[in-house]
Amino acid sequence: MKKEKATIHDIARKLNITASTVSRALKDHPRISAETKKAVQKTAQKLNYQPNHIAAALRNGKSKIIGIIVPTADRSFFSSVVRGIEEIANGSQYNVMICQTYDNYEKEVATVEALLNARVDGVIASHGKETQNFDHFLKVKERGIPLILFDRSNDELEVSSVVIDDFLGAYKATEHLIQQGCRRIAHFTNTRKISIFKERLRGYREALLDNGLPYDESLVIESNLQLEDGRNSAEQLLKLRERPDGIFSASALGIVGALQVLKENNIAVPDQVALVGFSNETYTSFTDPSLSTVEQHSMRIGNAAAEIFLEEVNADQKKFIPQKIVLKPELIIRQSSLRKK
Amino acid sequence: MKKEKATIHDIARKLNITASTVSRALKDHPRISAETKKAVQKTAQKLNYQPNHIAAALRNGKSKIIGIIVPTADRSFFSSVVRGIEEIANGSQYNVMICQTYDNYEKEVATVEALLNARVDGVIASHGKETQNFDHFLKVKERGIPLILFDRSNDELEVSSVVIDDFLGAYKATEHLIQQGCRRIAHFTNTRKISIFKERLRGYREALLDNGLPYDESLVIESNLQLEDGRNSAEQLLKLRERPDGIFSASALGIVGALQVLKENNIAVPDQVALVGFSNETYTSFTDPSLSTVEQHSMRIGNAAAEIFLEEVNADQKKFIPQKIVLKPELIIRQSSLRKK
DNA sequence: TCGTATTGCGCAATCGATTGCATTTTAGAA
DNA sequence: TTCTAAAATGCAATCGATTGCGCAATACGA
Repeated sequence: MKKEKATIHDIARKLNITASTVSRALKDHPRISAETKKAVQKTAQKLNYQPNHIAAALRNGKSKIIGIIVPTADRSFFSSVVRGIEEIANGSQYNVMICQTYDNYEKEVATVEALLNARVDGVIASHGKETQNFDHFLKVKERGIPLILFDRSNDELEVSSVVIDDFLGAYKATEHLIQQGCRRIAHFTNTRKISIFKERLRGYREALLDNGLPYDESLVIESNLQLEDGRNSAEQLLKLRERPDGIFSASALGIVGALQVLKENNIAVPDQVALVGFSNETYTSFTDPSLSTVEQHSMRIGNAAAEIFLEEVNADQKKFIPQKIVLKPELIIRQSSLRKK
Repeated sequence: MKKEKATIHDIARKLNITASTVSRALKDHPRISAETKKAVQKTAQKLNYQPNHIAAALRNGKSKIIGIIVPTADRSFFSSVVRGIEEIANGSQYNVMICQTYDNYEKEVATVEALLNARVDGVIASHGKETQNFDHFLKVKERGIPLILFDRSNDELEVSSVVIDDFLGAYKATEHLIQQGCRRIAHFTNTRKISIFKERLRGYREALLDNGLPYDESLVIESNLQLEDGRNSAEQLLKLRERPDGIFSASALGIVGALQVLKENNIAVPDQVALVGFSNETYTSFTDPSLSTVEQHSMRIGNAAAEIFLEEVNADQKKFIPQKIVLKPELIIRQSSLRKK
């Protein structure tokens, strides 16, 4: 019931000093005597004083909050990135505000607006699949606060970003399939307007060509890469006269769908068809056979993004040079692609 | 580069009126003439005015932000709850601030502190496994803002909560195993200090007794219920002279671990050992065989929690009566427990 | 035409913390 | 003991939006 909130003024009154002094004492200002500081701290405790960040934020123009925008937190990849951001941010007294857009463009725009109105000190985001127009992100830049994109980035926007080398990840995955003896490798991709998928497709293609295999458009299936899409794509592949002997999916769910369909059709994985997905989601190791996949080191992506934020928020008005950090992905080989020699 | 933020004062100056009028006009105050309102809105647009929520929050003592505390967002259960909360909250102009504690007590305490300092208007939380002491949550109550607990709740704290009927979920799961012919059913549980696990254990036990089966302590294995724990527990069960013919796990990961071990030992699931888990995580349907589990209707939990928040935040100082909403869980029967008759 | 409502808007304080610029106090130097 | 520099603290404005109260202008009824 006692909801009296103590302010620095209450502390000041108690000690017959002014709020200015209290404020400085609490921040360990050099011009305040040691005893005053002690006295202030003591009464602050006694009164159960809790700083009002809102007031400080208003005065300083800094909320000490980083806004994070992700399509959904319900995925190992994104939640690890968030965790990576938190690790760094918390060390610098920053808190994060996580917002999910559910891959909905309107929600994304509204979220940016909300974060801006909440006066976050910066935004770290991965945009949704629908996002074609980036004006809402431009607003962040216009506000003069750092904007860092990760995973799905956009080069038109001149902002820093942290991505993985999707090309390399796809290249490794495809090359691995080839090494396992696959000669007809299919690829599940999403719209080529999103750079990560474009890059993965490119990596797939290059790997094929570099290994003397043809690039066959009929083996590249475009979809939304969800579970059902993966199933449909797999079924489509089964109807081909010449069936593929390997599939590399640009998503994790997509390859799960494919695995299901293959098993339902009594097609041996990996012996008849070997599978590799993308993104090391929890469930990829729970299937039978477990799924080979490309690990994106999501925690590190988060770390890097937060570090860039800290740099930019401090450098502030300096000549701002957007940087792009590209992390190397790693191929995790599990049963779905490992053929016994 | 243009980071001039327009305020209501800028609008006022432009129109030769005062900020008061602008403020009222923007809020559609009845005492402001229609033309003034139009003029204000027009110039607000022209100046690209964005309300400063921080200033309003300071003045009103309301931030329009709900703090959400979850152990981790990286689980279907929690992220669905969050989504459920957002659904309701956004409809009432509230934003959410999601914080993860990673089941770490210190982090949880710090998080509550941070949310309080950020002046959230309420907190919706599910505490971590380590949490024994609830003083940090008491602080929320003392601040006079709504606190709603979900899933893992605590009865000592006199706050509203939204939970599922864990007893019933466990009872149904166990009964189902019995109906499938299981006569020796093991149970994976966590520390009995956490009510959800206590209740699930109770449901398991009652179902056994109600069906004339003995309750055997040696079949109840306590662990942290993660993947490895499930594996260890299963191995422990295999060493018994009389092996169980069914396992009901109080977690989703635990049963995955058990499934892995059983398969590695060539024990047929569900025919030799039938399995049921708890919580409808994505991966439970990806295993082979797919796992039966207890669906918690997490989205609805979130809805309910947010609704309670709205009620309480509006009722405010009224006689506050904590309410407890108990939702019915649902048993999802998949291959891991469905024996062909 | 006068008096009372009603409408429309301005004044100024407020929310709590911060900070540049005094002002006062203390310490040390001359 | 007096003067000055340094140390410690106070004053007051500020951040931007909100709101109770008050005042002026217009409307309306008698």
